[in-house]
Amino acid sequence: MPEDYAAAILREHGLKQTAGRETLLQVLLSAGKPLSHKEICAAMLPLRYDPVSVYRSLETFLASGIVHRVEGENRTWLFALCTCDGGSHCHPHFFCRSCGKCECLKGYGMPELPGLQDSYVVEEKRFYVKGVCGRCATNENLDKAKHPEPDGGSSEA
Amino acid sequence: MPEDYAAAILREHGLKQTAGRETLLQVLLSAGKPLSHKEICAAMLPLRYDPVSVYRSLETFLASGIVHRVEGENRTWLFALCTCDGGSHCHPHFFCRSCGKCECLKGYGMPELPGLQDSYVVEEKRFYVKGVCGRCATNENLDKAKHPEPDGGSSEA
DNA sequence: ATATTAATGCAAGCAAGTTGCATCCACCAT
DNA sequence: ATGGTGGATGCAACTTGCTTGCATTAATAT
Repeated sequence: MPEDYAAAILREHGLKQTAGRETLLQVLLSAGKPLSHKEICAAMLPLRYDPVSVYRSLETFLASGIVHRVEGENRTWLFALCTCDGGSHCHPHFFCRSCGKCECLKGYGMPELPGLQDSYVVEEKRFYVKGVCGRCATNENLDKAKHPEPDGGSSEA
Repeated sequence: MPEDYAAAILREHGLKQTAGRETLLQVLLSAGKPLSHKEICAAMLPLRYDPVSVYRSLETFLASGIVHRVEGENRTWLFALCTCDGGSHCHPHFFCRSCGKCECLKGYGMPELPGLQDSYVVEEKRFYVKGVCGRCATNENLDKAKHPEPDGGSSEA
């Protein structure tokens, strides 16, 4: 992860280079997947950077098209620096209810809605999947093998 | 819309029949699409029914599988009484940025993710589209014809 | 009719996100 | 280098969607 790549992004978009913004971008870069505001703040912790400034910088990045925003789990936003096309994520996302993380399902495109485009103006598509990611599924199976339980019993509707 | 259909639903699920709950169900029934808490409260207005009770009744209905819940626009929940299968909506939704309404795109199924199911546990899929609905698109075009503007600022995805 | 248990209303609490404002500092022109 | 300027930051307060606690009310079972 090049140190000054973040700075380059800022320069490229005509934004002021500050320690906070560069660190914020580096956090998003090294995450490689959508992060919540809370996750971002935690990852920036050694640096003193006001949570409100995080919100505002993300807002600025969003307006400049540097980051994308997807809906997270509990009515939160997730932000990602990924090299998709214009206004939105171009691939589905996976939300793991076990580790709470969000993953990009690159390799899958956005589904088409044949026939709808005629009457409706489609500006953005979002497709996401909830469940248990590969890693957590493996761990859960291991746990079950060790301490078998009747039912896990957590679901949303 | 049968008057006592709401009452029947409640009886069927072993829930107490109260004026608030029956009205709430009728609101959802006649809407025929996901509504926000605010929309529901507004639609119930002649009746005095505490907004908190609306939340709680919706929660109860959710637990009983009477209603479904989908994410709305600004980190809000939308509730719908629709006759899908088990835990979640089985069709995409359309959010109009002009009138702010949500529509069910019945007739379109949920996209498959071939290959993912092997390593991941998929429990729920959500697919929704944002843009301008047919009615609003027509109105916007009419407006433009009357008061032509340089650019509407809507893009394709 | 009475008892039981769930539903309701009201007040307060919580978390994510937004706004206002004074201060600071990155960048530009000199 | 120096000074000016507008955007970035920190802090406090506010808004909003939603949740919790608790006393009261009312729907169903007996």
